Amino acid sequence: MPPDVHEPDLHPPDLHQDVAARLAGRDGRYTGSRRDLIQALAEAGRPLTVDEIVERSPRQRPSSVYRNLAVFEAQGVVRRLAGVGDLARFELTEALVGHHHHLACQTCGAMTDVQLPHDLEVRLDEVLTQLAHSEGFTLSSHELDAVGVCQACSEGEN
Amino acid sequence: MPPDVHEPDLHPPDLHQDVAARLAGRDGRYTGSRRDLIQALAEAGRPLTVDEIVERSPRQRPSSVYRNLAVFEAQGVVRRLAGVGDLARFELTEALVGHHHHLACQTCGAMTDVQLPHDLEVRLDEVLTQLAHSEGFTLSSHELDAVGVCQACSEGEN
DNA sequence: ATGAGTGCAAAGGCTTTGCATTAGG
DNA sequence: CCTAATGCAAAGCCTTTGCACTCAT
Repeated sequence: MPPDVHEPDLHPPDLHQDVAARLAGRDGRYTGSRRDLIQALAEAGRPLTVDEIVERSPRQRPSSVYRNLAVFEAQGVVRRLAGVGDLARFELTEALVGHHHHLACQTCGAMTDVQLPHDLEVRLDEVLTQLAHSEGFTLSSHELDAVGVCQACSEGEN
Repeated sequence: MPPDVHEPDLHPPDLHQDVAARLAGRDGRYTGSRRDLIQALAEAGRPLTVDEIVERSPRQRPSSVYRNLAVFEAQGVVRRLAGVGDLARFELTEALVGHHHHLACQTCGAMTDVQLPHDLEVRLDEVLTQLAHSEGFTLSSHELDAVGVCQACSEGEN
């Protein structure tokens, strides 16, 4: 049986325990604000901008959100991605929510998480590993985003 | 010889003619500065930041580079991508240089263009089209970046 | 000559940082 | 109690924009 890495548990209780544990290592406090932040990212199930996080976790100001995101990023809990638009988006790392990709709307910037069939994922990794090797790179991961127009935008003709 | 879709001509002369033609349509002038900009992107063979463009095309200031990039983007000559780091990177569109992906160094931010085997590309499109459809999206393209550590960074242990 | 293109400087917008205050453990 | 965490406001930085000048056609 192959050492399949995917599908970690992400049920809220376990998630918060996991995050708290990663923070505890280096004198980090899992405050209510930070818990709200993680909860927001977990519930969204897609990358969020700082503004979207603030909406969902109103007790912390943007500056604190940025600081907390930086802390989480350093602990491998949160990942920052550049996204299709111009604002930074953040999501829980694959260590917490598993490997996945994104479907992004080129019109409104909305994103959704999606999963690829396992065999395609494997093939991709094989090919990319080889390609990277031939360029002198050591592959560590890959990012695949499907870009298109979401239903709302194609209907509303925004 | 297989009807391989990729590999459009991008030999400097043809490239500039192509770009000039696209600009000419809507009263755009292919000035020396603009030519330098396109030349820089073509020679790099990878996405460049605005600073990198200015280094390679010193006769235009950043503000002009941004303006020209915006013009080229509107004409489908240049594409802006969010990149792995935090600064915007720009590259010639696939209409000019063909479909390709990137290999990015997570340490220094360097990027290189890479090509996937045709069959994998086809399979990817099939799967993504279907996935997008099931989410109400109309797929228009996909972006795949391999992330790793380049030779220089793994040796220098930056 | 006539309007596009460019430089310069100021404005914008997201993100980061300094400092004093609050609060978690 | 003691240090981390937070709010607020100021600073930073990349990017955009206004305006006058220059240049291509």
